[in-house]
Amino acid sequence: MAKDEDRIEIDRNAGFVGDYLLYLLAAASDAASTDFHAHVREQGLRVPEWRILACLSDEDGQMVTQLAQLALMEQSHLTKIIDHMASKGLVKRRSDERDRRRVRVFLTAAGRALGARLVDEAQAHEEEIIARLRPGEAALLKNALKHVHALYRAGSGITPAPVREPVKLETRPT
Amino acid sequence: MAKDEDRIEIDRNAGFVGDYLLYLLAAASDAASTDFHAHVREQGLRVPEWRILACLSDEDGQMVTQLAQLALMEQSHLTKIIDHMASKGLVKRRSDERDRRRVRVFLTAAGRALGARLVDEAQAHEEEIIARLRPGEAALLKNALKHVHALYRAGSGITPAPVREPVKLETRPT
DNA sequence: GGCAAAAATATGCGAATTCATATTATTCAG
DNA sequence: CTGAATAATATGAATTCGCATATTTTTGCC
Repeated sequence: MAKDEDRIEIDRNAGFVGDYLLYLLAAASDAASTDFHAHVREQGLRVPEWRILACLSDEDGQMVTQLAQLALMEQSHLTKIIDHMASKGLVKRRSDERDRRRVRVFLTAAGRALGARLVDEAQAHEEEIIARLRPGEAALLKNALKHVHALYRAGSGITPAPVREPVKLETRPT
Repeated sequence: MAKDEDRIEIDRNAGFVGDYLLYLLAAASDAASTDFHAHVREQGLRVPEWRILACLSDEDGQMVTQLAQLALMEQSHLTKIIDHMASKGLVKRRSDERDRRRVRVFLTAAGRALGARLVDEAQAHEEEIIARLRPGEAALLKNALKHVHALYRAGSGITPAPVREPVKLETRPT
């Protein structure tokens, strides 16, 4: 398979990417989630559906927009996911009494049961991860992640690094 | 806008999700990246294209599969992104001399220039984030992220929490 | 050397996701 | 109380993405 000169050792600490915070966040998130996401799919759920189950298990009857922000997805996408989950009998919609523009999403009995089960499994899985870290490392990590998350919520008015002239590079229109 | 009873304060530390490691990773990654990703798109690049530019800036001439893994995306998807970047004159393909199954991707002059610029800007942006954290917090965070990433690379043979019977919930076929 | 198996990339198609906008309901100014 | 402005959700088209598989090249065994 791999011949000698192929072992181009990719030293992740050498270049820019391997020590770039945004890369490390994305890569760690991706790597740590892969296993459990596979498990979720084996249960017949898509990952976004699992996220919604989890959020509703925490607090039932949330609004669509609220849920979308919490579950890190777009509103219009969530609408479609709710359609799908409703057709599977996991959730049902009920429009808010006070403000009928709003749609509140509630777990069905089946949704609540599945959600509770998966939350349990997620916690067990989390324990396994934490067990592999150094003592106290998980707590530090979670704190720092909460800190970053809190700093960069929507609408902090923070702008990225100074922007020079946008560049037109398209050979053909995208 | 928001009436009184609407301020359903979502206490993220109350339920499961707000302290779940995989959620915190995804949420922090998402939140921290939003600004810079917007900047990237203003430059006429898609986020995956930026990731490839960054990876190639670190090490030019990487293989497609290598790059895909590094940039956290699927091989077939990367192939299409490379098509697009090539049509914009940012990269070019060259098949490996020793093994002509392999395609090595190289930056063009324009690609190298744009990559260098964006890497600079990314580093400046990273500094801004780090400046908002407590002293030393970023180093701890990066270390922990590297640790998690290292533990959960593809093929560690780790299985998620014990799996009970898969559940069929579809009302209609997906 | 020739052939089966494996590796690296590309391709086609279907599913997932986003974007712009329509629809419905509420608020608020006058 | 009427209409303009805003808010919440839904809808449809377009894009992006992922899975299965085809294609090309290399490897290894006989």
